[in-house]
Amino acid sequence: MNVITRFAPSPTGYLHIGGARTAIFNYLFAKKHSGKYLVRIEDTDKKRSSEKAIKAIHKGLNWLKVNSEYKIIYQSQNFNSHIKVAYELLEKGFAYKCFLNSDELEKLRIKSRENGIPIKSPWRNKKEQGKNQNKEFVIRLKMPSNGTTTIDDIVQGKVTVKNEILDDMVILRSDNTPTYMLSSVVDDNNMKITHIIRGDDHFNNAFRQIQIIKYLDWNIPYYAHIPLIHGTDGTKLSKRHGATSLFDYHNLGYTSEAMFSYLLQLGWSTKNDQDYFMDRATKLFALEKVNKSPAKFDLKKLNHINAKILNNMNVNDVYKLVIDKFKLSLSNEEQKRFKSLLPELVKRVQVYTDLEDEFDWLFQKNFFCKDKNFQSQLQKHNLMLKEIGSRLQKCEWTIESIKNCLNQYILQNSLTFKVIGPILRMALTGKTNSPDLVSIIYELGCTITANRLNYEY
RNA sequence: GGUCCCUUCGUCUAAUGGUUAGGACUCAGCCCUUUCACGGCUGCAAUAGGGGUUCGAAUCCCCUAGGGAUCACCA
Repeated sequence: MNVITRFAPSPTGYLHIGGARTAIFNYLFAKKHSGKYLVRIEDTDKKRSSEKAIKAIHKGLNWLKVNSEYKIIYQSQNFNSHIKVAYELLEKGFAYKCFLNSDELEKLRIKSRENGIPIKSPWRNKKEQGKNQNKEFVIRLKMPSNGTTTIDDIVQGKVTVKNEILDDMVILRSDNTPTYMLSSVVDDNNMKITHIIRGDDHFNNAFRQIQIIKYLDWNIPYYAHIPLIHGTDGTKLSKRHGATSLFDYHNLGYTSEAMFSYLLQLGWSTKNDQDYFMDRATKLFALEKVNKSPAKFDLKKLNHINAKILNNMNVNDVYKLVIDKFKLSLSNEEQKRFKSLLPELVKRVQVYTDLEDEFDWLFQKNFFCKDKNFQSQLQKHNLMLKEIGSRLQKCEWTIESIKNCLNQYILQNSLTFKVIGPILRMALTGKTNSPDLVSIIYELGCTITANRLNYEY
C-alpha cells in the first residue's frame, strides 16, 4: 500500500505539544512505510484562524523537523468542493435542509440531552420546505437510524457503536460554509489519505464522519486514534500545567531532539529501548505498539533526556544554541574559552539556558566576586591569593605546569587542595562550585587569573 | 447524565497463561572526587478492588470503583 498520512492542525493558536506528538506519529508512520506525510491547515473557521497561528505551527514543525516536504494544503481553498459534496448528499437524500432557528435548536438540544438521545431535527422527515424557501437553513447529514457502525482502530481496537446514538450533524452552515466534519472527510478523500492518525478526542467523530464516506461509497481509511497527553493531575493538558506550546520549550532551553524523543516515548515504546532519535524511530515505529491510555507529561523525564542529549551533542552545536539564544558576541579568545569549558559546563545543566549563570565569570571584564557572604573569607586569604597569583604569572601556561604550581604551593605551606580550592574558586568564579579549577585557570589565561587573584576585597 | 475509552512502582513503560513482575525518570544511600556535576553501584517502590475460568492469571470473562474523551452552525 502507498501510505499517505496527514497532520491537520487548526490555526487558532500556537502548536501545542499534543499536536506536536500527533505530527510526530504521522510523520514517523509515513516514513516507516516509505509513504507521504502531508500537512493540511484546517482553517474552515475563518473567525478563529489567523496568519500568525499558521506561522507558529510551521515554526514548531520545522523546529521538530517534522514538517511536510510537500505543498501545504489550506482547507479553506477547497471550500467549493466541500459545498458541492454537501449538495450532492442533499440530492441523494442522505442529507436535508434544517430551518431551525437558534431558539428552537436550543430547546431541542436541552430535550435531547435530558432524554439521552442525539439531535435529530424535525426537518429530517419533512418532504418540502415550501414557504421556508427564503429562510436561512443548514444542511444536516441524515444519520442511519438503526444498525451499528464498527471501526477497527489501529490503536483503540475494534469498537462498535449503535447508529441511533449518532446525531444529524451540520455539514453546511447557514452562511454556506462547510463545517470541519464535512471538510475534513472530503479533503482526506481528495488527498487519498490512507491512515488517519489523530488525537482520540476525535474518536467519536470518526463514527459520524464515516457515514459520509459510506454514503458516497468512498474508500474508508485506516484510523488510529492516539491517546491525549495529560498533565500531572491526570486531566487534559492545559495552560495551568505550565507551558503547552511546543515552542515554549525551545525558549526554555530544550533541544528539539529531546522534545522529539520524549514526546514519542509518551505512549509508545519498543521493549526497553529508551531513547528514540529520528533515524532509529523511523525504522522501529509501529502504531500497533501505541498505548491506549493517556500519558502524563513529566518535566523531570524531559529534563533528563535533554541533559543527556546536550551532553552527547557536538560542542559547536551547543555553542551555537547558546550564542543564538543569548545573542552573545564574543571575541575570538572568549569563544575559545567558552568552547573549551563548554563540555564541563553542560554536565551541570539540564537546559542550555541555565548556562546564562556562567556568563559573568566567563566573560565579564574586571570580574570580582560580588557575593557578600564570601567577602570576609576573601579578605582573610588575600595574601594567599596574591601569592598564588604571582606564582602563576611565572608559570609556563600549560595544564600540567599550572597543576604543579598549585601543588607546590600546597606542599610548601603544608596545606591541602581542600583548603585553597574553595577560596580560589570564589575569587575566580564567584561561586562555590564550578568545573575543575586547573582547567578554569588555564582557560581564563594568565592575565585574567592574576587580576582576579590580586583584587582587593 | 448518554455514548465510547482507559487502569502495572509517584511518572513513562516491559512482560501477548508459567518471570524472584524487568527497565527508565524521580527519590535515598554508597563509590569516584579540589567543589558542583558527570559516571558507577545499591536500595525504596506497582499489577485499582472483588468474583470467576484454569494445574497455573498482570495477561481471558463478569461486577464494582476510579479516571479520561465526547455530546456546537469549534476543530
